[in-house]
Amino acid sequence: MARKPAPGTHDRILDIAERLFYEHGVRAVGLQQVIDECGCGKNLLYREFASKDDLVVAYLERRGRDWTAMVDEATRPLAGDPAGQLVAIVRAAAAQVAAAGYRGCPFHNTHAEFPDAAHPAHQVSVAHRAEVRERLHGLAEQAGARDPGTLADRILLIIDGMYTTGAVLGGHAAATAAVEFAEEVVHAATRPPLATATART
Amino acid sequence: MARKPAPGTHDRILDIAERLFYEHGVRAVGLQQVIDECGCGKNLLYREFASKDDLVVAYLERRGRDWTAMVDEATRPLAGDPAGQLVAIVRAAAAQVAAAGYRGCPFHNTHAEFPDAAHPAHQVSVAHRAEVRERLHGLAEQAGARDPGTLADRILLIIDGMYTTGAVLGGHAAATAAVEFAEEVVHAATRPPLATATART
DNA sequence: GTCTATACTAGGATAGAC
DNA sequence: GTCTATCCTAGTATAGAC
Repeated sequence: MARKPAPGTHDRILDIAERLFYEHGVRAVGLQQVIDECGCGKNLLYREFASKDDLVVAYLERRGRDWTAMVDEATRPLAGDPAGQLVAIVRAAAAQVAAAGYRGCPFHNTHAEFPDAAHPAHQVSVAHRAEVRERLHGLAEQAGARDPGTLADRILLIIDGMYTTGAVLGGHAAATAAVEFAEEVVHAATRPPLATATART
Repeated sequence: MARKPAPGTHDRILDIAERLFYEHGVRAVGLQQVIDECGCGKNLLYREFASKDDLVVAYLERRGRDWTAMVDEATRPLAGDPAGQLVAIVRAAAAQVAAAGYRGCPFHNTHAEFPDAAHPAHQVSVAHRAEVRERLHGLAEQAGARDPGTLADRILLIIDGMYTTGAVLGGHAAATAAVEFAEEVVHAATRPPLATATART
């Protein structure tokens, strides 16, 4: 929009906002706090982000891009193995949960803070979750699951459950339990029913 | 605590606060809004609840009692069938998720709104989840699961995932998927390994 | 011109006094 | 119940440094 006066300003504000929003919750953080930590003037923040809502949306969108990049990286070595990719996604998510300072899924946290469906942050959260489900569904189809929709739903259930349980009761146990669970579920859903071996590969 | 000035006052305030907190989020609701909808005076509210935090804690504690009562009712007809009770708990939770106006687990929502571990509402949320896990663990043991801890973790994962997915993407589909999932998981974890049938009743 | 910093408005919050 | 005190919020406008 505006010609960049200082190149790193936008990102620096976003870095600080992301950390504060994630750590303390969006509503708990005032823009003054962002400005104080950033050391920039109020004027500059409002030039880069027209309102707090804009800043929150930018925070979530960047988190969404990070998620996509993480999944791309986790699944790239497993091209041609969609079942393995499903497990790899859960494993990548589990690594987030087990990391220090984990505080839950930013999309779900923000969704909880803005229940009003008309709020832009709410809409970004919903869109992200739909995108995740879409991706899982595609992989489940490629993996030849008997019921791709059910497999995708179950993986999503495991991921969401892990994010939640990890946030509240601590990350490490929930993460390892979820990965093992996902391995079994993917295996059960993609191997041939029992006797009638409809072999793939 | 205080001698009841009017017997229904405490509950009436709590009823309204519960509805507003759950519908709009705790931070989004001001005490003035509670007072307006209640029709009571401000001093009355402050006599019943010394602070907003107290009111939030009371809201969560009542939700916790409601949850326990719901689980008691769902499991009572299945005395002596702990495996069935585990599924019944998921089924009861699924009924909540599928109900109109569902907006996620109040404990998880509040946990997301108050990340500070020192906040009383945060602590109530954590305690409730620990209690749920404890209960599931006890049932998994009674059911003779090969690994009760894993079974309890998985059921908790399914419930938490259902609560989350149901809140964001809509309740009905997530609820039915979760119940089927739980049935299979409980069955797989409690039936004899394969050939060595260590029969229980 | 670009930035920081401050003053200001208008409103809503908790809390308490009366 | 009303009224007040104190504080914090988003957002805008202005003052002044470099």
